[in-house]
Amino acid sequence: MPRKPPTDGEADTGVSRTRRATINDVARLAGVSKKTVSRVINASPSVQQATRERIEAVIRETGYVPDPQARGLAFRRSFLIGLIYDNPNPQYVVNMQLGLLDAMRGSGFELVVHPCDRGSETLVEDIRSFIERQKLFGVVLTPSVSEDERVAEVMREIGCEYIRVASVTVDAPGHMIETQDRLGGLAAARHLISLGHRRIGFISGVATFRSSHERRSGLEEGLAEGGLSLDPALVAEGAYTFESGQECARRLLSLTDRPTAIFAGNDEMAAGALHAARELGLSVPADVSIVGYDDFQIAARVWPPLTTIHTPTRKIGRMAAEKLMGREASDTAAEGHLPTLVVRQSSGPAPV
Amino acid sequence: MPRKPPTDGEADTGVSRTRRATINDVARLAGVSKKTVSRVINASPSVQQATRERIEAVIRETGYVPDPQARGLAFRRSFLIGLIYDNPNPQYVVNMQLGLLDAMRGSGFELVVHPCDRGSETLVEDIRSFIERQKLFGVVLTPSVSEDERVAEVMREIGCEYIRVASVTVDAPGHMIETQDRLGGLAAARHLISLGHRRIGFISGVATFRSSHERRSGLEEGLAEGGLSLDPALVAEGAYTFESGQECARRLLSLTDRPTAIFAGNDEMAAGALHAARELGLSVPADVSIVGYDDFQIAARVWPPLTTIHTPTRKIGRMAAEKLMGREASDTAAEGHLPTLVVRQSSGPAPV
DNA sequence: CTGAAAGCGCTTACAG
DNA sequence: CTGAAAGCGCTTACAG
Repeated sequence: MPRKPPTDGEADTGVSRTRRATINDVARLAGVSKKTVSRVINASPSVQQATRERIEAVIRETGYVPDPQARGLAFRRSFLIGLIYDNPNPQYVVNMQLGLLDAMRGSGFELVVHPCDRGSETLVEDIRSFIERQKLFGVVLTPSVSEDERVAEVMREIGCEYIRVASVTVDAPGHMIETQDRLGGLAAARHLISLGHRRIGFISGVATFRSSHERRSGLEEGLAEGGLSLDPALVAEGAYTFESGQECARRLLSLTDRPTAIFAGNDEMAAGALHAARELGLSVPADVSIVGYDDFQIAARVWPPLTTIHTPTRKIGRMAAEKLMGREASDTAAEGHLPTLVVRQSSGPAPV
Repeated sequence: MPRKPPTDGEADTGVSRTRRATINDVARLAGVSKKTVSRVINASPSVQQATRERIEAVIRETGYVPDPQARGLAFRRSFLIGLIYDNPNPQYVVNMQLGLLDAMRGSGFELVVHPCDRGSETLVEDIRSFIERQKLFGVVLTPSVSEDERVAEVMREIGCEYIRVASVTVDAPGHMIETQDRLGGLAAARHLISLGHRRIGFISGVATFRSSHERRSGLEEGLAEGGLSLDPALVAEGAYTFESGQECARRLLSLTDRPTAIFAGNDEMAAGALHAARELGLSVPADVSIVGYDDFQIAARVWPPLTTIHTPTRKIGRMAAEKLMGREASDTAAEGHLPTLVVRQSSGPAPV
């Protein structure tokens, strides 16, 4: 096969363009052993400045990129980062992926996605074999699977790096990104109280998601600040789905002494509550205010647009990946990843 | 280090549980060369039945799983499948991923996600280097990047398997899954015509997405069937976003002789149209019918719930992965992946 | 600071 | 039908 002519900007290094340069090519061209090239690749300090520069020049000329597969085989560890999740919300998943990829760009790591079913009996073994087989560099776990202690235990056992994204502290700081959902619930409560609401209902998420309890406890904290407490009669157990939100709201809004405001555990349920209010001939926010949680796209698409709690999922993903790769997260100390209130049109003054 | 006792169901094979069995262990225990074990792994026909069974038994006992990294290095090809996409809709992305993973489960392949920007000047080179570096087994391309001929050319050049998901034929059958969006547009048109509509407006998607044209041409075909044609005055150029749908609908619905029905190129724009109708004091579907496309979750969340065209994205993903892995797609011949009409409450009889 | 040897866990190419 | 040798492209462990 005839060798292709070298392309612009690439010197003819004796390495044809159809075959990618290897560490051997670089070593030969730089007049060093491949071990020394390896040292440069791995940023070892013990390489003479002049040697390093010569090697780096050859790397540039040849367009050499180390083969992650070969490197991984020798390292006994791949350059893959896994995202293990069970949250079914597409917006959450995609935002998380985008955040992880933001941080991974140019790092040489790739993202492998691994949805799982927390209810599966083989969950823990499935995850273990996935990680061992691929020798993942590390994984990011998101709620609710991030809250499973057995899974975390497996990570430690097989020595896989991991970051758990969760609403509260469930692990050492080095293994955690906390979303502090309690603060979101608190903000929702304060908002509604400031609008004069005193009968505030709550639609919870799935009990197996820690966020569900945190959002509620934030609400309770806010109510307490206002001298109120959460009336058990105004609490409905939802499941983070549209349908469950609709059913729960239907029940709450049919009460003789119905709430003037409802805080739903997420936007999906809040959207369901909007439909329930409409069915019952109630106007939002004139008759009842509704507040969601997440600030996913749906929040601004429904009518009226939802007042909700914004969670910066993409940023959280970025922080998680940075932490996993050993870079100090750009704003670990800052609070840029905490939930914040977004006021739209589904909340208003309590009816008099 | 003391060897762990063998676990239930695992014979003591001389391979400790902390170290995973390798091809050498299997070869030794089965009393054959590792080449023969390799033949069994790769389903080579030239292995004696008895030998094969002996090796398979050892594989079972040891829980041996070939190391994809080592296999990949020797094969000069990884066991990773890439999803390359630029469609920003989270629901599309996640459904596609789920479909691909459905087909990949148990296959030993893993899914690497790679969003890209079609507007980037380095798009083609970015994709090329991503694939070459990781030596991807194959990739699935979705609209609109799937419609880029330069990208497909790179796949052929570097010998990477690929499947293009697109609304029309843009490649050889072996490299395509066609979604036939024209049929969806046709179904929307027939539906509206059957309801008595004669002034039907259209909000197009982004011109760089082929689907945008196909959906329109389906609409036109349907109108022609009914002896109608698409009035240029009733066509607005949208961008597949909620905001663009809102703006376009605002304009169309403000016309003196406004349409009695609008077919929007996707659900996001249809949702925007719903908001525009509300702003103008028009009731849907009494004053104007609105039909979307995609049948993503948002379609059932807005009010009124959208009549739309359902696209089985997850199934399409499954078919794409099956085709990529060389399994004949379970229902290539069938039409289970084609768009279908879903009637909800945003469409009704034309006003008299 | 640098290198020759051995090895990571597989497969290819060649024999027999 | 089966195997010994060489190799995929890197790194580790050991020397010097």
